[in-house]
Amino acid sequence: MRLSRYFLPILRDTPKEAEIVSHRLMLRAGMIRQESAGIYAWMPLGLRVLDKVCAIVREEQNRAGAVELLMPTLQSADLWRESGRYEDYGKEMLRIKDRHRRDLLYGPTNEEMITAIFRAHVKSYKDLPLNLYHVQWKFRDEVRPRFGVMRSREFLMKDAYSFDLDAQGANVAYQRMFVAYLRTFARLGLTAIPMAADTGPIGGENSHEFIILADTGESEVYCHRDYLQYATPPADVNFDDPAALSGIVKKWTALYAATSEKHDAAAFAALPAADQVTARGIEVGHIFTFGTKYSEPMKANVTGPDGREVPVHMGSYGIGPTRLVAAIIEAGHDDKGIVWPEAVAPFKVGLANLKMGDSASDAACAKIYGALENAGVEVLYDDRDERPGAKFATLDLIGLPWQIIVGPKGLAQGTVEVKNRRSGAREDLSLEAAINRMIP
RNA sequence: CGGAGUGUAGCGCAGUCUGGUAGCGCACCUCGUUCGGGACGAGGGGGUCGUAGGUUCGAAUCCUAUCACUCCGACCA
Repeated sequence: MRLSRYFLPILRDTPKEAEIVSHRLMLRAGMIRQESAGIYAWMPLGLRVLDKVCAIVREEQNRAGAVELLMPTLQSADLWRESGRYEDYGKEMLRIKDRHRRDLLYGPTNEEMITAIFRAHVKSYKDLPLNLYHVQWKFRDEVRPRFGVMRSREFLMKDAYSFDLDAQGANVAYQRMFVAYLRTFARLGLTAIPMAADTGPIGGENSHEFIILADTGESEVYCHRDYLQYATPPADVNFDDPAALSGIVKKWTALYAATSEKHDAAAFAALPAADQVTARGIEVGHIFTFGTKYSEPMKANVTGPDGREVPVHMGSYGIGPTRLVAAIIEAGHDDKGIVWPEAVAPFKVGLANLKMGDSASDAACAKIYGALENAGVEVLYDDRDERPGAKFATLDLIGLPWQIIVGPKGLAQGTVEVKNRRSGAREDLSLEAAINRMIP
């Protein structure tokens, strides 16, 4: 992509409302624009990151056996009256009427709808287990949205719902998602630690929040140091092997880990001092099982092997991709701007032509740009007629993992500079070597 | 929802107390000189001062209402 033809509305000053670093950087880097309280437009650069986050989330959901569908944002109030939540949900639910004065709502979550879909089509235990998910915009009319997309009213959520014949099956489904979440967050370049959570009004046996550690996180968290070194479950983990899943989950839940709400100071103090980690954390995922809470009132029954009809056992599993984008920035930035993990960077390479109009610089950039594009490497070519300092500042701000800096001085020696955004390491390479370095 | 604040050009702000032709910096456009870490000079464009009423010869400024947004607290992917 040529920057001169792109839409990258960078801000030099920080809008005054941005209080946390991810919000500031997302606004400055032209990733988002606030349209209303807690409601954001995603600009091209932000959308590229959001799409990449979603792609990784989907890959890991699919790997774990979940099946994607897409439910609408608008739901009928009648559906929610079946579960009793239309009255219970309160003011966080955005309620609207259509032209026929029928009650609708903008979905804050989808348990009711997925249960209705399930009961209409699944009648036998032979079709279980089943896990259906979608990635869809949600709306929760928060009293006080804040921190940009970290806590917005309209947000993107991946929500998966599992269906099993009994509690034991539901527990395996839970463990599948547990492992899938560990892999998902690791691939996003995050250190995520599962922490036991309240099941709250939803009830149920299992519940974990996935907390990523970031200095600017909202809440204090406490955990055993070993969690920071735990290896991510491998890509070839067998999601059909309950014993394997259970082993991973046991390992990841054996040691102390708690958010401030559930913190047990005495238990934490009992750990060797060297193993105690106190940090800031951001909740990026939440999983739980809730048994037959919805299947019973909504009559989502299946016939078991014994011929008897029983309500299915369910679980639900949420990740907020829009929040994740902000969380990734909270976990990866410096005083110059964002530092993207390569997996979600909007472009892999930023190519800066320090002297547009200089024939050697133009030709070198054209060659590098063309070669990388042909190789399928995502490159943003800064071909604006700007001074070098502005280009450096822009590239550092938007945080692409690699910068290739092309100017007359280097070209006189036959080299361009390749800089790693994260480490700051620079290397002078020939054009060919620089190109090859960027091609996997 | 309780408390506190803010709405003036794309962004950051001054002007409001004490009414008198709407300003500054950045950004933007033109020309020139520049060009390896956010250049300099000259010229230029852009604002019904959140909205609606009212007071006044005259309102960004005073009064009333209203809307929006932000921050602090209690709740949440």
